[in-house]
Amino acid sequence: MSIILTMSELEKFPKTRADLVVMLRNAGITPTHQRIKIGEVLFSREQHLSAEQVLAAVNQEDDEVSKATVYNTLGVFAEHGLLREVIVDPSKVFYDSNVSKHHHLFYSDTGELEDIADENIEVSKLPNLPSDLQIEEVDVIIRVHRN
Amino acid sequence: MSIILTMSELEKFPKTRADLVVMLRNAGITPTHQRIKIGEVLFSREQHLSAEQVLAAVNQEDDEVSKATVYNTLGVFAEHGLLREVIVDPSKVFYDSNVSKHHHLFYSDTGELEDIADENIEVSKLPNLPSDLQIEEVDVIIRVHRN
DNA sequence: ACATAAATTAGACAAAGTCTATTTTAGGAC
DNA sequence: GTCCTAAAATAGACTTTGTCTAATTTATGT
Ligand SMILES: [Mn+2]
Ligand SMILES: [Mn+2]
Ligand SMILES: [Zn+2]
Ligand SMILES: [Zn+2]
Repeated sequence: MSIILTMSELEKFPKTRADLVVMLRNAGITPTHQRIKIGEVLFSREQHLSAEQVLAAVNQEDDEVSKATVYNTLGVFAEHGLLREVIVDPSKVFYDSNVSKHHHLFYSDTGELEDIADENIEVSKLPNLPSDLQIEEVDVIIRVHRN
Repeated sequence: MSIILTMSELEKFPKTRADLVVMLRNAGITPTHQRIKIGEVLFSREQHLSAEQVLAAVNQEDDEVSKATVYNTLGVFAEHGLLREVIVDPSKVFYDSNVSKHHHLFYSDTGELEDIADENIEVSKLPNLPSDLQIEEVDVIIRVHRN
């Protein structure tokens, strides 16, 4: 319940396992048991999870997915545009299930990460870049601490 | 020789060892042999170095500074405003000897990092943040790859 | 020169992530 | 359903980056 992000919750996250399978197939990803399990964790809502958190969540009941597979799968999901990697914490990568354009607020004291809706940030000037450069992303990160 | 940064090279980096000692004292840092050696490497010019690079540079001739001291010293320098930590690469922190306001261009394919002068980026709108939040930094990172 | 707090050190340790060799599975052909 | 094969998953060794601890050394005020 961020003060900053007032984004419509009309997302297109999969509602059923079948939806998720379709989502993976549409992205060109073979839907294995492990990938489905990981997808169920990640695509349940907009969130920022580390690989360790995904590993823990996925193996909560009993061991279902190995560490290597979690890392591989997060990489595959990111390559295919289902996840966004967020680099803000020096000690770990966050995987963001919100792949629409938005920015981030990072609490450096606690390590919390929040979304900032795209319309709440405007970058009105960018440098002229050599034409052989492709922009992948323009990240704005507001680093804050409480009081 | 960045295409983007056309910053006046009229910097205030220390020119002599004595200058550097003054610089450290002014920052409230006891100037030890190790800190001076590390400072000579870092404050020779505007650059982005990882801890490993600093460690290697400082021990090029013979072993002078331990790994623990390099990490400690980079932390101390950053705390006292002589260095800026730049988090853009998921595998390591960059220490930036340019502490004036500026932004970054990151080549995700090669891991290179370049400065973008402040006047070449304008963030014209920021979200309203709760008043108990202190902004430490607003980072703009343009992630690019070649062709 | 002495005292002492601050700084440095070696090396053990930890956390995050990668890699390899082997096994298992998805899914197309029949 | 069975067979086949490329793709995926796995255990666990390994690597990299960074932290911690307990012992030693140094900076600096008196
Ligand atoms: Mn790290
Ligand atoms: Mn890392
Ligand atoms: Zn996000
Ligand atoms: Zn910089």
